Amino acid sequence: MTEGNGSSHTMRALVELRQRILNGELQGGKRLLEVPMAELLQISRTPVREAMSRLVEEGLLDRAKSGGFVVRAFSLEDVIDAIELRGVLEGTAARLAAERGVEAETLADINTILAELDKCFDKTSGDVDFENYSRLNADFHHALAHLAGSKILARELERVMHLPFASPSAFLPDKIDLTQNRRSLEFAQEQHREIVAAITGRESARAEALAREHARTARRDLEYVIEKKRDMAGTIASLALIVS
Amino acid sequence: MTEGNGSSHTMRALVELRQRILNGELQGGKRLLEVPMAELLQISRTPVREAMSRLVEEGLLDRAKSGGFVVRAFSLEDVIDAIELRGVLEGTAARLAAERGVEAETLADINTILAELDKCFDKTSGDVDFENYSRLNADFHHALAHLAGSKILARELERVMHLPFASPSAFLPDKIDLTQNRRSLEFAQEQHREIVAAITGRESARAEALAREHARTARRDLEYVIEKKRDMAGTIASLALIVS
DNA sequence: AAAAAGATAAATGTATACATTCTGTCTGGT
DNA sequence: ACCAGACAGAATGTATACATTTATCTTTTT
Repeated sequence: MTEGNGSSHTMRALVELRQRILNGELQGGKRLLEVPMAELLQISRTPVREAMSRLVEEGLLDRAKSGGFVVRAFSLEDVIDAIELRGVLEGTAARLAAERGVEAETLADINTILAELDKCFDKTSGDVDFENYSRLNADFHHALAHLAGSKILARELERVMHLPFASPSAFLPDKIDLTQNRRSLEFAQEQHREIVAAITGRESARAEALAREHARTARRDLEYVIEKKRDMAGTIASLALIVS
Repeated sequence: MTEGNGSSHTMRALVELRQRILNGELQGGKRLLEVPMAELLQISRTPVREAMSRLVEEGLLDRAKSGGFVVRAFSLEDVIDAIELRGVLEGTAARLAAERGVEAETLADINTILAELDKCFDKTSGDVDFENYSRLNADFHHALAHLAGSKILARELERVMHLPFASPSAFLPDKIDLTQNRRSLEFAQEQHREIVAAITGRESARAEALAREHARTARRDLEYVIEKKRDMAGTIASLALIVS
């Protein structure tokens, strides 16, 4: 094939399928047929199967009992539970980091992220750099996942965070209602700082409670998006794959 | 093919590979080559790849960066973390069950398991029915995983419990040192009862703490097996895949 | 001698033909 | 009318040939 490194047929199929699932184009519960998909992507069934297999690992597909693949269906309750689960796991990461201690260099890294997050709030204009905040927020949560030095915990946490609606930046408030959102984001950043402070001070119970509560931010943002922006729901990609 | 229902070539390969990994026959970090494995199992590469893909989902294999599969390596720390993680997730299941409430029928089911576990302790002979205790203990933990009614949580908990060394019955004391083990098992069963009592009484914090502490049983059993039976370590299947 | 470049072998990636199993539908019987 | 069994179609399961990439070892150059 003429295609380069990371873009094998399997990878193309993986990206295409993932996008169509996240779009809601492929609805939850719907069976995915290999032959039509292969024809659609102009490739053979082999890389299609391979891609589907990887999507099972990602949690976006299920294997059907009698063979084949089914698009996984997520209810609103599932989304809430996934956010709750992320909170529990991040709480555990924070607790273990506090109990076991964190190397100075690693602490410096996450403090650097905190400092850069601060820079997203423009003191004079009252404006917020959403682009950078979103990216740095994700960085912070990934760093937190690895802070305890537990490979097992970090892997499972990354797994849960990979679900599009359980990601820390999934329902981040956008530029609408800037005044309220700035306060909301500043509050979240304050929580970030206190989590790191608790870990630094080896206050494990406080670190766990703070991290767990911090995940409620995502749940509030989710409820905000659903309640006040029902008409704009189509613009939030992560909502497309939630079935009622 | 002449083989029946559940025993396709993929399934045979899956079982064979899983067994060899759990045996320690295929050591952690070692790359798994498709062609030799296919020849060994007398089948083509296709079902071998399929089986390996499923073992990635199970967490026993990793995908190598440049393609192919590698046997996942678990350190002793990983095992301890996996047990800790199970405790955290079971604690969450217990907490949510207490907070959200459990249907009477579901509570009756888990109480039935408790009653059957009681029957494993022979009051007169002082003997313990390890076979049934082990099975019912697993039943209890599976029931607990689903007690909160959260599909997301139950799935992740089942995932973690599926790791052979994180299973609730992984390092269950065997028939040696019967006196001490009976007390240990009776203590665990007492914890089972109190967890259910806390859930029934909607005491969510107590339920969580109890379930989390209960997982320490597995850690103690692990340390017991490692310290006092180092010479017999070969007889504990779950220890074979732990690399130093 | 060390490092870069190339060639060769070996492994995975892909396509495709064929086998098997599954699913629905149609028929025939009670 | 309803169920059982058989049949046809369609889907996944499997084998195999071939393509491409990756890894290893050699060779060449500095």
